[in-house]
Amino acid sequence: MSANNERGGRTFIEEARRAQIIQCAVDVIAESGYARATMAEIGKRAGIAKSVISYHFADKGELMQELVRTAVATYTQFLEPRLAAQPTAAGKICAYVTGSAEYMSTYTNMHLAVLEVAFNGLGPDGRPLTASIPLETHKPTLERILHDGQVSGELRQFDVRVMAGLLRSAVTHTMVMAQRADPDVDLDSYARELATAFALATRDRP
Amino acid sequence: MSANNERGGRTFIEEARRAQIIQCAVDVIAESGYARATMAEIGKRAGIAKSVISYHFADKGELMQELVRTAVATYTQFLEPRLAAQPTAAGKICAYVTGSAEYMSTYTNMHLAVLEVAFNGLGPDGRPLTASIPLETHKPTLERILHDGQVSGELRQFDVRVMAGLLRSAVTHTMVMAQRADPDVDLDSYARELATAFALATRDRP
Amino acid sequence: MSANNERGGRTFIEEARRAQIIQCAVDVIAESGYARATMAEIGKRAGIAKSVISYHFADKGELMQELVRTAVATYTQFLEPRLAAQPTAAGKICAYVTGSAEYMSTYTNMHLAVLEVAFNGLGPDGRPLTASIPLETHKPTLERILHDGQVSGELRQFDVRVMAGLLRSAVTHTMVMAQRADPDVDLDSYARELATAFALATRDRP
Amino acid sequence: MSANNERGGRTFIEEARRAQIIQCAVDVIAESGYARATMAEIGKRAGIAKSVISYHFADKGELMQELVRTAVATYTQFLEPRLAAQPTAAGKICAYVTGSAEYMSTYTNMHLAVLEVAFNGLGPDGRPLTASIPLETHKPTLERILHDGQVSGELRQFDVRVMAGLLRSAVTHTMVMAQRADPDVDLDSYARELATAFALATRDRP
DNA sequence: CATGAATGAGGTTTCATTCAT
DNA sequence: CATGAATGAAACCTCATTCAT
Repeated sequence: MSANNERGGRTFIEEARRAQIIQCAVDVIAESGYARATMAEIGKRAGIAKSVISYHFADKGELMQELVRTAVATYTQFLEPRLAAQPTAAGKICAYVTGSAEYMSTYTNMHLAVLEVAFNGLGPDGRPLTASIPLETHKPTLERILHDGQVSGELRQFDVRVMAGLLRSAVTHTMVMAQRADPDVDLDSYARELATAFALATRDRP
Repeated sequence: MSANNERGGRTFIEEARRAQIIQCAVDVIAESGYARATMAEIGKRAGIAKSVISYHFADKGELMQELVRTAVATYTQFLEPRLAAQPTAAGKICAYVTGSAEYMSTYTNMHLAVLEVAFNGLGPDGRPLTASIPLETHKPTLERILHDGQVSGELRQFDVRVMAGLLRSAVTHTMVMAQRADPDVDLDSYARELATAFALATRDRP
Repeated sequence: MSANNERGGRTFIEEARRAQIIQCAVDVIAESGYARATMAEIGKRAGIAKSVISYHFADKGELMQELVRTAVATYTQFLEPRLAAQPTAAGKICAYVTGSAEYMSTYTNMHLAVLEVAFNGLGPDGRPLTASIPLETHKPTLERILHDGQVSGELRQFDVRVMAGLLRSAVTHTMVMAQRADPDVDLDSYARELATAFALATRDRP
Repeated sequence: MSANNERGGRTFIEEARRAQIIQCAVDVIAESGYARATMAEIGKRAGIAKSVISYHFADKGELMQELVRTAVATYTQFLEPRLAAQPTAAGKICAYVTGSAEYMSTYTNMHLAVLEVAFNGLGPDGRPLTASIPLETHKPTLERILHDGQVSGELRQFDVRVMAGLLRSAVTHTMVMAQRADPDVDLDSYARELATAFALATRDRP
């Protein structure tokens, strides 16, 4: 098994099991919180013994790592074409916000789970991995978009890293909190409101 | 002891111990994360036996509750005069952002700890209390400020709850993440950038 | 495991472990008293880690409950045929006393343990479960026997509940105390003495 | 303090405190059971700090020992004149049963507490002191009464120790259990029923 | 591949006891 | 004499992990 992990060569059936386990972990975490997501609970949800998880993943850490990796990949695949379809910086910003909202509607549990893991999970060093992977993910992309918009004169001069950070937490955090406070919130219109705010905050000519 | 808790009458020396324990809990949580903040660890930090904590707090839950209560009180006392000093809505928004940044600089660990507790801690029902208390705290205040600004014509028409949520997570989340990613970040200028963005996003005449 | 508990379907090997653990608990309790019967002690006696007990029983409460259940079942199976073999009320009373003595000789520790648990154990509500299950067990049976004997004219008119209570504590308590005071007491002749006393106390014609 | 204990010379006020503490221990044990009778609980009931108990009693063991000693003394003082007033063995047996019932009605908590302590408490050697003191107390007295009755020809020939044991547990155990099962039971008539049974079981001429 | 059984470290909490004030 | 504060041992329980089958 560990050999497989190192070589990266995995059976088809094994890949399926890993995917199933990750999905169950996602659901358990999203529904009951990270603290309740014990190996036993995840195994029960998957209908398998908890030792199966240990068989397929070296560690609970590895499972969480893979969970996050999966989520990030899904998110990226979801977002990328929407960003590419927009020629202007303003369009890309809007697409980022509304696309993220759409992603969160589609993959709600996955998004909630990633947030939980990011905040509660511990890295290999034992220190919390707060927002290491997931929030860093689109940072370069966002900064690039904003920077290009400034160069082209479309966007005003602001600190690119600050604005990128604000954008990121607007979608990964603000919307999630809003949804958690009121599960019936309309993410679509919520995203449009945010998009407008960002358009005003970033455009060049006031 | 529980009698004390119920009556609310506490010795001076007891109040001091409670404060000390809370402070140590804050430091441990901020530095090592919630998961590492065991009673033993907090006790070790305070130089006392872990049972002393049980002596002064009924529960680990009560300790965390008091920690959050303390932090919220401190934050409120810090922010309120700064908001009151500003007559205009724009001024209050700016004060909210910069004041929060200043608070975070002054009480860094306390703020980090509250975030950790909010995300990782479990309520009495066993369910995570994700950001229940701390983030809800200033929600009415913010919404009131924004609403009044719209009524007076100073601010444009936007969804008050969305903008309030964005403001809130900008200070409680965006800045924290930025600081965590790069501890040397200048919160002051970071806050000014944010304040500008919000000024543009909320003012009435574009 | 809890799944097993709920479904009631248990492996053969698991049933064996449970029986072993219960037996060890019985021995520890009988020899050292309830207060000394910690999980660690029971585990040590069984040659297993204490967590194994937690694996097989949800709770210490469940362990004690199962212990009592086992003892009561054993006792009933032991006594029932002896009672059924006697046609007369006097015969049944004698069989009850002597049969119980025989049971106590055969399952000494088990009987001692049940007494300890009955007196020291706490129910789920935290209140002592003094003699709830074990002593109530044969109450209806005894009262029925005595009542039938009165109806048939074989026994005199007395308060059935008082006499049943006396009978019950004569076997569950008097004999135990006697044995505890002097471990070499001859339970057989002790029982015969008791049987005679009850025959005289209950028969119709003086 | 320990000097006082050893010398046996105690202040008046000290004696009063000890009596008060013992009484509170009795009440707590009778009402909540031995397991709930912690030093803190007893102290709370007495309105004093738990360390006061440690000041007046060397040990929790000593407290329990004194509690039992007090109860036994009270019981003896209560019973002795009633026994002495009866010239015949049958009269003494009846007086023992009914007198004990009366005692239990008068000092209910004390009696319940002694039973709890007898069954749950641990002796200095760490072994349970199950009924060592209290049940042994009147054993010689009872046996003497029965023996004398046999010698005088008033009582039939039975094993004195068995009958004494039965009498003892009839009052210390049977009645208590009856009262515990149904707090409204009439101990007086209960005792009369028992007295009749023992009269029939012990008299010489059938 | 999968499982049930077992483990041991570690967490929270309780409690009798001690001690300076 | 009495108190509040502190202690440390010990109890129960949880959980990630390992292993023989």
